[in-house]
Amino acid sequence: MPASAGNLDEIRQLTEKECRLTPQRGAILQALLEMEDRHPTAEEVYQVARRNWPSLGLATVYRALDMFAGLGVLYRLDAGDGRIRYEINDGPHQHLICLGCGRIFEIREPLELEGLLKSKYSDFEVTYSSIRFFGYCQDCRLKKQR
Amino acid sequence: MPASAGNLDEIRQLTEKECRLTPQRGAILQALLEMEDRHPTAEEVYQVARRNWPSLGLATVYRALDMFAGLGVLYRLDAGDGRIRYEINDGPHQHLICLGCGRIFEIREPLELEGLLKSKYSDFEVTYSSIRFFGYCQDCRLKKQR
DNA sequence: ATCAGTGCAAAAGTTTTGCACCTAT
DNA sequence: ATAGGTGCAAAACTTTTGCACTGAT
Repeated sequence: MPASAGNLDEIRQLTEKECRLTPQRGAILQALLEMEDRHPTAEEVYQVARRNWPSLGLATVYRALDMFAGLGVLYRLDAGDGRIRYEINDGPHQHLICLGCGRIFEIREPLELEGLLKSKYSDFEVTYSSIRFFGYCQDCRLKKQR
Repeated sequence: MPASAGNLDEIRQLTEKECRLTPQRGAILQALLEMEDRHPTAEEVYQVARRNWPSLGLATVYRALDMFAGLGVLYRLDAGDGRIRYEINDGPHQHLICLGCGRIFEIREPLELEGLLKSKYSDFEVTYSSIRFFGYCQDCRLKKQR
């Protein structure tokens, strides 16, 4: 799903309710939209966002990413490699993380897990869930066989 | 489920097949068993294991935890707080992670997710999966209401 | 004799924080 | 004037690595 201008506007509106959308934050959002399917790290967001705002500081990126995650605009994703990755929150989905090449694949399988949980563990209020499958993608499986 | 001697022996046997069970590694395993339900970080394992082997070094703990995870004796758990946590691998289960107090609750809900995946995404070979639910436990929900 | 394993210290890497400055309101 | 936001540098933290040493086989 590619980024759309409408998408960005929605996020702008959402963001402006709570805090200022400075040019720095705009550049960071745009970078995230450009890299929507790439699950970038903070450093990667920083590199891309600097193309539009060269004086940007890395600390500003971290602060903005924290803020966006707090607003629910972003999700944090941990692929197990020691760095936090970020993705635009465009609905629930799951990740396939390849232990060979590190690539992250997205799948969207409707799962009624939270409903199941709510009925069984009603004293825990689920805000969001994370489902990750670790393993080997087709490319890496072929490489292993050789 | 409390630690049992049988449990430790099983792990010892499993471990000795592949590498030496040194006193350092024994102390680390025992610490993990003592903290079985606490999902300790490497630093926490280090502190507890040092009670039984005071000269233990932190690097040794990291190396042993890596090895045990590689052998499948341990699972790594990321609770989203920037530190890797470890737990004895005693079968598939899921985690409820409280965003208020940081406590981690375990649930064991049989889910046939991997079978579902295998049928739908047959070109990705799943080694293991991680399902985490983030939210607020009952204690923290009550605190929020006040 | 060899080789895996260890402890210490240093290094590496990511993320956070302190602080002075800036900029909208 | 004030409060929020920024950039830079330093700090904090977790994890990894280099190296000399040890101890078992």
